Amino acid sequence: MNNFNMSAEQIADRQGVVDQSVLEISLGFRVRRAQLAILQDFQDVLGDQGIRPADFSVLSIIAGNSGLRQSDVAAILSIQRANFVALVDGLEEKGLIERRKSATDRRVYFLHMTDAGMAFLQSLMPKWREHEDKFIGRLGGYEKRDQLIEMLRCISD
Amino acid sequence: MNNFNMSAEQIADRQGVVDQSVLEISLGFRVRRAQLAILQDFQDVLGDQGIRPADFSVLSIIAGNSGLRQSDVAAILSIQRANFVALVDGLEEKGLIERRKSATDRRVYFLHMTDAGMAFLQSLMPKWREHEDKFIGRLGGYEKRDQLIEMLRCISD
DNA sequence: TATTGTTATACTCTATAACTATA
DNA sequence: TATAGTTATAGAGTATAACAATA
Repeated sequence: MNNFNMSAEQIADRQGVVDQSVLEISLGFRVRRAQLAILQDFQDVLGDQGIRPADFSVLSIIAGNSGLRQSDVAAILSIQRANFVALVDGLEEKGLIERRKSATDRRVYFLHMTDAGMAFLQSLMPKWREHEDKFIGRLGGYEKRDQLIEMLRCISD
Repeated sequence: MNNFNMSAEQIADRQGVVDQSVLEISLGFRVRRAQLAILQDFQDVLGDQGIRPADFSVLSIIAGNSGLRQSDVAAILSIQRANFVALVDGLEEKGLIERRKSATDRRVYFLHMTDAGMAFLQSLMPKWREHEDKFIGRLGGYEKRDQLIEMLRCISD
């Protein structure tokens, strides 16, 4: 490769000339980039299981808290009720969770894991940990991870 | 409010019973939440300027690097060429940037800021800094911001 | 009147294939 | 044959309004 075949970006990168100074110190930009990198890896590692990040988060919440109301799970995950319906539909059609009518308030559905759902979530965990560990490794260990989580919590709270 | 009116979530929150243990230490989940919080604030603070985060990032790159090729700017920002066309169209229609044909390779467009675009970007900066400063404040200062940026870079590199 | 779950809808962001004009 | 820009399209994710059933 010679200079004639190099794009402006390549020349600039080699010479350190591309000025990204504003973006490089932008929390919005860097958080977005990190989010995209993690999303990409999630899809690479867990995509063939037919599961998306939102699905995983719903299963995690229900597995740890059997019988929450549908709208409460949505609220915990900051998903709008309207958008949560199709998500719950999908997990229910796969037999991973089930809706149970409330006996005292007939508007309400309680969400429960099925045995199959619990087994499926368990089967996902090794891959999921591998996925998370990849980034913990890049950070330099669990202590760094905890520091990062704490900072991210400051941002979203 | 009494217990009878409280949702399962509210009861659980008050009693500290909602188990989010897996998600709370999930980098994917916490980064996503932070990204959504920052995006929301960007829209609140800068949305009435008719500018989205991607627009701002493009203007920042071109302002600091006049004459990069269209496809290079897309690559720098990890935006697919195909999706970048409409973005550039929008900024050009607003008169903020302009495409200039390469004299030596007629397939290529170089991207340049217009005077109006430069003035517009300048006018955005106070609001943008206010937006970023909000989160720097939550983190506890610029040093914390730098620590966070460094960690986020580990994740996306 | 207010709330839960739901439908419909729209808008953004992202991903892929294929076209055109150039090289 | 390969590349830059483009078009078309499809899939996610997100946001709002409005409805039926129920409180």
